[in-house]
Order: sequence, then structure tokens, then C-alpha cells
Amino acid sequence: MTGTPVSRVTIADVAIAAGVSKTAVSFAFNNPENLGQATLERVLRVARDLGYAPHPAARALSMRRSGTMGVLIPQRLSTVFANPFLSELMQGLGEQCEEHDLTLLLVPPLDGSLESAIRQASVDGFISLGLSPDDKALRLLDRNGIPTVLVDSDPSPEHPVVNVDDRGGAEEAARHLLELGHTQLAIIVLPPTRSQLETTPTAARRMAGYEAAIAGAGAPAPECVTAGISVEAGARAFHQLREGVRRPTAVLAMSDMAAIGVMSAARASGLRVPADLSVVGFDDLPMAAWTYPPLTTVHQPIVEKGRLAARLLIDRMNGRKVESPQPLTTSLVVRGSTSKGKEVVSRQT
Amino acid sequence: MTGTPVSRVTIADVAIAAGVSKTAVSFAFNNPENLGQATLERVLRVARDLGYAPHPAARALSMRRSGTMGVLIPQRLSTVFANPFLSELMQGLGEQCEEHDLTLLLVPPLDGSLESAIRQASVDGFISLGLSPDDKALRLLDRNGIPTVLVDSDPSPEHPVVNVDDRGGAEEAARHLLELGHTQLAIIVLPPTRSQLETTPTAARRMAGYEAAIAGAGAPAPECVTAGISVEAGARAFHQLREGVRRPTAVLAMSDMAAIGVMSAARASGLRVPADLSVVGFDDLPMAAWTYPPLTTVHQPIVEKGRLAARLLIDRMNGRKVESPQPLTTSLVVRGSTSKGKEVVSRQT
DNA sequence: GATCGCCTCTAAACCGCTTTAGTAAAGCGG
DNA sequence: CCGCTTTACTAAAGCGGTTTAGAGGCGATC
Repeated sequence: MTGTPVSRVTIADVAIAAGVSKTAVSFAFNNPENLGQATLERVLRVARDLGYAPHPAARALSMRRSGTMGVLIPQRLSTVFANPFLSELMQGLGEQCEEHDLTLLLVPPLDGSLESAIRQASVDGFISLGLSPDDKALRLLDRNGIPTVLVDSDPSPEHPVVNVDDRGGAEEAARHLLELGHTQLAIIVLPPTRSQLETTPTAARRMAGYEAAIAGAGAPAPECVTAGISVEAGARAFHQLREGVRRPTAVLAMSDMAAIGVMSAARASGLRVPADLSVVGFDDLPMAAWTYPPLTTVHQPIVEKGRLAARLLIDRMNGRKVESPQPLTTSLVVRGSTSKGKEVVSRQT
Repeated sequence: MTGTPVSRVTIADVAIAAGVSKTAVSFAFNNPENLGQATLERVLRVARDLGYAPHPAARALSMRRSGTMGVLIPQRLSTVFANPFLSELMQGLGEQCEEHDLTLLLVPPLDGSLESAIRQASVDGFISLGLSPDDKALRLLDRNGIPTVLVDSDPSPEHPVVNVDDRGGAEEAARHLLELGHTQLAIIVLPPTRSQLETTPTAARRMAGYEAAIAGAGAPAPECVTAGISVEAGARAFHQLREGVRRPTAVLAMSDMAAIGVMSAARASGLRVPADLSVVGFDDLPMAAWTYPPLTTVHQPIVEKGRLAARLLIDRMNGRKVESPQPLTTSLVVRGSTSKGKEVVSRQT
């Protein structure tokens, strides 16, 4: 507890203490050139002595800007922060926010609904993660003139969308396995989120890429299991796969986290990676390089994705029109978790 | 672009359209029991049709609460999100925020200063990360009656502080190495942050723990290098250590990230971990279990720490008085990155 | 010496919502 | 039929800033 009065210092308090009008105090902070040297200094000193800080909400209301960028999160924070993907994205978003003096507001579904969360979020614009362009929440934002940039969504005529070439990356990953001689592949599919009842746009594109490569090689249909984006979920998926009739020799995971889970569950079950089972991930999180064996995975420029999305949003917030950029390129990074399968090798020798 | 007017729908628009007063519209959302059944439904319908959402800043101003919890970040977001520590903490914070219908505002230093960032942050309370209790930014918050909970700070009479037993954990880690027969230890020290010119409270406590154990065992003084909390920084630290005269056989890192960097740099230099070099980290991030070899490290309950801090802050925001809890317990998790050193072993046989 | 313009500074309106105090009408017991 | 409570609704006063329009003083200009 401090000894000073509990209630907030307002602009009126400062004005009285400095013997000037509220306007003068406001000018001191926002338009110092409107004030004489002496008054300016006096007001500033009094304000500092009193510990005055303008009320952010009042400021936001009257200036019609809050100095905050919102991030629409489709799932619970505890779920989504368990995946380092968001950390990476935040690095890109954060960099731009800091550069433009914006704070960053995380808006997860509250009380089960994103829309109700949006209501209490005082922001100048939103980055929307993984929401489909026709989501109800986005309509609400449009209606209220809040600029929004979509990340990992489907193409939209209404909003700028920042994507990566999920399909191309996935196709490359699958082709890599097929070229190594694997024929029976398994796919670990990303689960739908709260608002997407079916599947996320990202998951759909990756799936399309996998399937295109498989069909192109004339290989049999892959086995698919859905798993959350976590190591534990990946491990569970591995066991599901083992119980199936067709024992895949290689698995395509739609996330590095799931891939890591598969690897450790496989090893715990006595399989060697990659000798007995090849695994390829998606994302190329930093940690993919430190696992054992190092993970072969599809690289996507996550930080860059965040940076670009933030930049576009800031442009929109400043009234500039922006177009959706080309999808950022993805590329397979071959490390140690993939090789010719055991049977493949023996069949060859 | 939508075809509807660009400007925001206000409460007055809804009131006119529904043929009632602004008060009635407000009641419809906040005190429905004050309205007759018919009017209530009409107002709600009109509001929905118009896509009305109350202006959050106006709401915050008039209700004197914003529905937002702030997190005071001592460094750039791109730096701090490179460390999964924050992700873990956010899981704990996020869980509580969602439970209490709060959004989460990240407030990094803007324009070089936390204080200027605080000014534009419309929050009901702050979680402060790693700030010393006498930081200027905290004074500003106190002066304006914004409740604050300190995480990873020093004990404070003014604020609730949530800590873990850094000292105990560090001591246990050092003792572990000493008991394995290592005598020449190295320590990778956490760097100071922007606002702390010297060293962070956390780093100081861990250092004290290491030193206590070393002194207690009568071992020679450790070699210390400072390194950022990243894998690259850890790798650099390793090379610095190698160039020194005394080649340590074991290193105590104050973060898992640095420890991982040491391990991979060591392996790249032809050393085997743990045979040639033992490494122990701090934090026990989830990934510590997936590295190769799995990292021996000091576990601290990060999610729980966030959860507890958020809970205390929410209590304070609701006017309840709260006390600083006991430091949460830490404990050494022995995995694969530590063993008797080579020379130690040969000396024994 | 009146006119003009510039420099400082202020009163008051406004941003969009909540909430208090109060009014009009309806219900009701005596 | 009167007074009293209840119900349904509203006018207006904030919340704490910014901003517009304008007032007053003063030196320079003609």
C-alpha cells in the first residue's frame, strides 16, 4: 500500500495543481508546441510529481484508437501455447508491434464464444488465426469497421490473407517418403478447432498435398488418424496406427509436435527411427533440429508470417489498402528421421 | 469491403431503430430483468440485425474495468518468446483468464520504456515478470491504483510475489554434479534485462544456490560466463568455456535453452554428453525430455506459477487482500545429460 | 492610433457507454 | 375511488480524456 490517495490521478487534478486548464495539460503531452516554454515545463513537472498517467480507456475513446493489436485465438490459450508455433508467430507479430508502439492483446474464446470475447477487446485491428473467412466473428468485426488480417485461412475477397504454401510443402514431404521407397504411409491429421466443425483450412491444404503426391505415385491410400498438436497426442496416434491392420513404414505428421510424439512413442515401443519407421513433421520449429534423431520436416517461415501479417494489418489500420500477398514458400528440410524402410532395404539387397 | 456503412454502430443507433432510449438498450445487455419481455426481445433483435457491439473503450471508461489482464514483459517480445518459458507461463495465466472472462494484454517496453507502454495499456491489473520490486514502472502503477502481482522478483512488502525455490533447486543441481565427482564446474549465468542493470532476482538466487553447494563441498570456484536464453547463446557460451584455461567437466546452465545449446555445441565439437561433459539445465521445459540425451535439469512448476499469479491478481482485482505465497518447490530431474566425468571414472578404475 | 496577426491559453462539446434518480402507468388492497 | 407499491422505461449526469472554436494580450505594421 502506498500512502498516497487510492483513486486515480486525473487530468483535472493536474490542471488544478498546475493552475491551468485541462486543455493545457492535454497539450503538454500531445501538442507541446501549443504551449509556452514555462507553462509546458510546469505542467510536465506537476504531472510527474503527481504520478499522472492518462486513463487509457478515456484516451482510446476520445482518440478512436487504442494502440493495441488483437490476436484472435481459435482455442484455449493453454492448448495453443502448448504448441511452439504460436511462440514463433508471436515473435513476428511482436517485432512489428514494438516497432509501431502497439501492445498485443490475446483474445481467446471467452465463455465458449469468440464473439463475446471480441466485445470486450479494445483494439485497432485483429489478426485472426485459422478462422475461416466466413466465420461469424469476422462478420461482427467487419460490421464495426475493425480491420482484420487472416492468417492460415482460405482466400477471401474481403480480407488480406497471409498463408504459406501448405499444399506444396506437404506434397514435397510425401514425395520424399515415396522416393525413399515407402508405400504404406500414414497421416496424422490436425484436429478441427472450436469454430471449424470440419477441418481447418491449413489441414485441408496439407492433406491435399499429401494425397496428390500419393495419387501421383500410384501408392495405396494412406491411413489417417487425427491427433491434437502435442507430443502426447502424437504418441497416442502412433499407438492407434500400430493397432491398425496395415502397419505403415512411414508417417506424415501435420505438425512437428505430433511427429516428435510419434518418434518417442515409437522408440519406447522398441522401434528405431528412421530404420523401422520414418517420420516427417510440418512447421520446422526450432526444436526439430534438436530432437533425436533430428526431425525431417517441412519448413514454413513462421516468424516471417507473423511479421508480414502484422505489417499488413498496420497498413490497414493506417487506412492503406492492402492486397493478399502470395503464399510464402515452404520447403522440405531433410534431417535424420527419414530413410529407406527396413523392408525396403532388405527387398533391395 | 462490406456494403454497410463504415462507421461503427453505436448504442444510440440501436436505441433509435428499436424506438427506445439508450438506457433500455444498455439494460437489454446488462440488466435484462429491468425490461419487459417484449421490449427486451425487440431490442436484442434490432441490435443483432444491426451488428451492434458496444464500444469496448467506452464500456471500460464508464464501468471502470476493462476485462483485461496485463503482462509486463521486461524485454522485446521476439526475445522473450524465443524461450518456451513464457509459453508455459502463458498457459497458466491463460487458463485463469479464460475462467474469469479476461483477455490477456502483452505489454513489452515501447519506445524503449515500459512506463510509456503502460500508459496506453487499458488493464485491470498487471502481472509483472522479472521486475525488481522498486522498479519505476511499478511505482507508476501503484500511484494509479492498478493492482500488480510480481513473478520472479524479490520479496516485496507492497506486492504479492510469486516465486519458486530457485536457490534450493540450484543447490540441488550443483550438489548432484559434485556428488558425481565433478570438481571443476562452469556456470552459465542469465543476462540482465533492460531494466535490471545488474542481474535479475532469479539469476541471483540461482547463483547463490550454486555457490552454496560448491562452497559446501570445498570445490574450486566455478567459471562463469553470461549467455542469453537461447540455444545459440548456449553454444557460444560453450565455446567461450573451451577457450578458458580451466576446462570444466560439467556445466550448470541457468536455463534449459542454454543447456541445450551447450549440448549441441559440445557434440558438434566432438565431445560426448555426458561422457565428456555433463550438462544440467534449469526450468524443465517440456522439450528437456526430448533432447538427446534427455536433459538433466531442475524442474520448476511454470504453468502452476502462472496459474497462481493470475489467481492472486484476480483476487486483488476483486478487492481481496492477498499474501505472497510460499515459493513453489523445485526439484532436480535426473535424466541423461549427467554422469561421472571421464577423468573421474578413469581415476576411479 | 487603429488594425492585424500571432502566440497562449481556455470553455465547452464530444467520444459511447453505464447508472442514478425519477416519471408515468398499471396493479391493488382497503 | 384513493393512496401505495410495482413495473417499465427515460433524461441526464458522469467516466476521463481530446479537440474545436474562440478569447485576450501584445508587438508589429500602416
